[in-house]
Amino acid sequence: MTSCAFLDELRWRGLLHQTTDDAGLASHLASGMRTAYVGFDPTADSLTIGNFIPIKLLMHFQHAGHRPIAVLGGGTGLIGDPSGKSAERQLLTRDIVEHNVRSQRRIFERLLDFSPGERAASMVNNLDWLGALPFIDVLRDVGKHFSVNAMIQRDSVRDRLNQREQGISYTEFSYMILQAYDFLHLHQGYGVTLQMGGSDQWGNIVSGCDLIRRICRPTAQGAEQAESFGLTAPLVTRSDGGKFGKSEAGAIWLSADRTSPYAFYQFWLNTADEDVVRYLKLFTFLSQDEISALADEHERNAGARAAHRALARHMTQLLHGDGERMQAEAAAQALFSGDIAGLSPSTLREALASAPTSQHALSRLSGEGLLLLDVLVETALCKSKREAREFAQTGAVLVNGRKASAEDRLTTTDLLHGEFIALRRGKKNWHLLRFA
RNA sequence: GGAGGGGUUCCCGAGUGGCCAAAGGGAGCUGACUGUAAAUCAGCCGCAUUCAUGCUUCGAAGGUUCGAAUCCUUCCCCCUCCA
Repeated sequence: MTSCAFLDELRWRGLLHQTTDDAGLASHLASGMRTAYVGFDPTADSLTIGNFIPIKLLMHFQHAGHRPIAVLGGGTGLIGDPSGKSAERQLLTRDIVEHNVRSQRRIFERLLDFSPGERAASMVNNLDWLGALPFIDVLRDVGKHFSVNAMIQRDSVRDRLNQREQGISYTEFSYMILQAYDFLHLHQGYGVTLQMGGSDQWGNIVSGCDLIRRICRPTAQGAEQAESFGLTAPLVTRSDGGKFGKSEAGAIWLSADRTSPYAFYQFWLNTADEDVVRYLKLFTFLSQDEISALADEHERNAGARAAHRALARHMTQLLHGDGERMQAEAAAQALFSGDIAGLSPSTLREALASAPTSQHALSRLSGEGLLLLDVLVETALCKSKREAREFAQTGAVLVNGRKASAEDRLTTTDLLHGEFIALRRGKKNWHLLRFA
């Protein structure tokens, strides 16, 4: 069997779920520069870390010397992919889809290499070709190649047909035809021979390969013309069975306006011990040697969490860059060391940059000052005075890193740098009070 | 259409006139331990509060009673069996 750097890399990282033809794909990739694509659904104006795996497939593909294309589903996004959805989805308006496509572009721009050259990455929007497709032509030229009998066997469709209450609309039922058509179009127009995606895309990917095989019959020029392959990455799992990619605050996004670099860093840092090595392989670009060194260290001294730190550092760096990564690390260090009072004004500000902040008149602290309980309610750290009292009594309330009691008052002597008071309720809820 | 069982606080699930804001478990929250983890242990877990208490809950609406999640009436919904 032909060895193939790209597939070998995916394999040891655990990123390879299945391909349409292992041996064929290996020799296909080994014999020249190839072009592959992954499609992305513009269901939101950002992408989540669940989407990072398919993006990473493109990145590895490019690193291996091939040409990646990110397909933004400006057209398919108007229809909605039923894969993995238990209910019919609300159609998004054209404006929203267009906006989402535009926002998602920025994520790819920082992860793929678009600088001019043979292997330059590119981004295309499938609305450009799907949008103008004549219905009659589609039915005649494409639809004839799809057997409804086969289509209703697809998991995504069958699950919905079995549920009488939900069902599936003709709109969503047609989705797979559009995605198959995408592959065909890219095959013919861009020389794309490989479609990649998450394992939930297997059915859609295979449909595309089938369509290409049927329409691009081998000609005198050779059989290669109709070659097309599919490759999927596994669904990322968590050792405790929970759903990957969620924090208590919700989904983890790839853009800073949705998930702050600090929260992003924290998400990775809080990875379960059992998952951390696997995630290093799946998500980072660290080498096999680097990862096994980290795995050893983790084995020897789990408490140091070297592997967790490396994972968080690497991922934050990758998505948000140097500066944000350093701030996230500094903030983590500061917030969890407990010694808030010893921080410089700028570090304090950075550490609590992602925490809620409120402005107050300095005069409120003079004399008797403020009752801590009232401030806790005012800052929404506690829902009511009763709850505030409860938290204070269990030692869950900290003022500038020191435990406070229910009777405490805040006065000018509590000010840090003559300006700040840092409140903490529980392990991770902060609020920065600013007095002027 | 007939017979029966059931709807309880986020979920599961006890409770059949006062001792019920309602057992137990799960989830969640907080604390201790630790590594910002897991496991474990402890506390909280309807809402408010000056911790005494007040207010709102047991499918819905009425009623009986000093007093109801518990009894009665009507209505809504779910499940099982028979036709």
